[in-house]
Amino acid sequence: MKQENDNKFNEPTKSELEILQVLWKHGPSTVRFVNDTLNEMKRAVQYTSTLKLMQIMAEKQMLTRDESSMKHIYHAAVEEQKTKSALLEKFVDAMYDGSASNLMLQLLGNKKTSKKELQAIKDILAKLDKGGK
Amino acid sequence: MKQENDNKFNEPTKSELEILQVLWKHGPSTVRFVNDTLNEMKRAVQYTSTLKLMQIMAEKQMLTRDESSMKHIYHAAVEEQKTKSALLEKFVDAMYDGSASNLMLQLLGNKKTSKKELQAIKDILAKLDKGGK
DNA sequence: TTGTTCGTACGAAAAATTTCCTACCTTTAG
DNA sequence: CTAAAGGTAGGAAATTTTTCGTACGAACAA
Repeated sequence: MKQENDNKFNEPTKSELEILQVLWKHGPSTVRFVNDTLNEMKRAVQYTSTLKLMQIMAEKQMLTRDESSMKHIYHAAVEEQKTKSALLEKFVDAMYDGSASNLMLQLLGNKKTSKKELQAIKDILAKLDKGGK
Repeated sequence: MKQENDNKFNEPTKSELEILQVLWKHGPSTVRFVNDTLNEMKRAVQYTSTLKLMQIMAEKQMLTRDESSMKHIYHAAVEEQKTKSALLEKFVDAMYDGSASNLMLQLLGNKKTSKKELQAIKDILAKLDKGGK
């Protein structure tokens, strides 16, 4: 039996992540849709560039696709939470020595972190204290 | 007065970040020291590779160097907090729609986030409540 | 039928990043 | 003095990532 090499987390590149974001947000989509979305939300990019990248991602098993109709439908094959979690962990390790509280401090120092966000964070922690349900 | 072009944050690449980490942690260093540290802590890399990269970084004004002695001494020219803060912000924007609390949730879901870390985070927030200071 | 539009496939170029070879200079040990 | 060790400079190669041109088939409107 062929055993794919899953033990290493296959890190998406920047562009790949952009595509994953679209698929995670909108669900299975055509290349056309993903490309349009990227052009609206991010930056100018040629249709065939997006196509190519999505094909590559499919090869890497990062996406799967349904070829039953002419317009192929691509699905994210990596889970959003799992992927983000792994990336976050890498980020924390690289930047804050693995310390979540250090990251927290940085976050609180950021101007962009609003009072609302702060409150939300407190709520989360409070909920955890109540036994986390 | 010379005004450097700071309006765009010049994002360090992965390798550049590794080098910055060493300099931030240990202060101004020679290429030899940085290279040794990388080899110990990270991965095998040739001396001249590290040298070259650091030279490039100096060109980009990401590092400065003291050439007065034969062994040049490199200094990080970008501030640790500023840089990390900017990278974190980018990360949160890209991954969590700019929502710090969403990131928080992810962090709490991570197995790697220990009770100790959790407590530290709570302490930080508690301190904030007492009027910051 | 015919031509225009929209789709995929594929190769290759371009760009960005990383690595290392070679040359050559300075310092140091013998 | 000479050889070895250790330093910088710079070009170029290797890799990785991103972009796009071209070919060609299917669908569709006229």
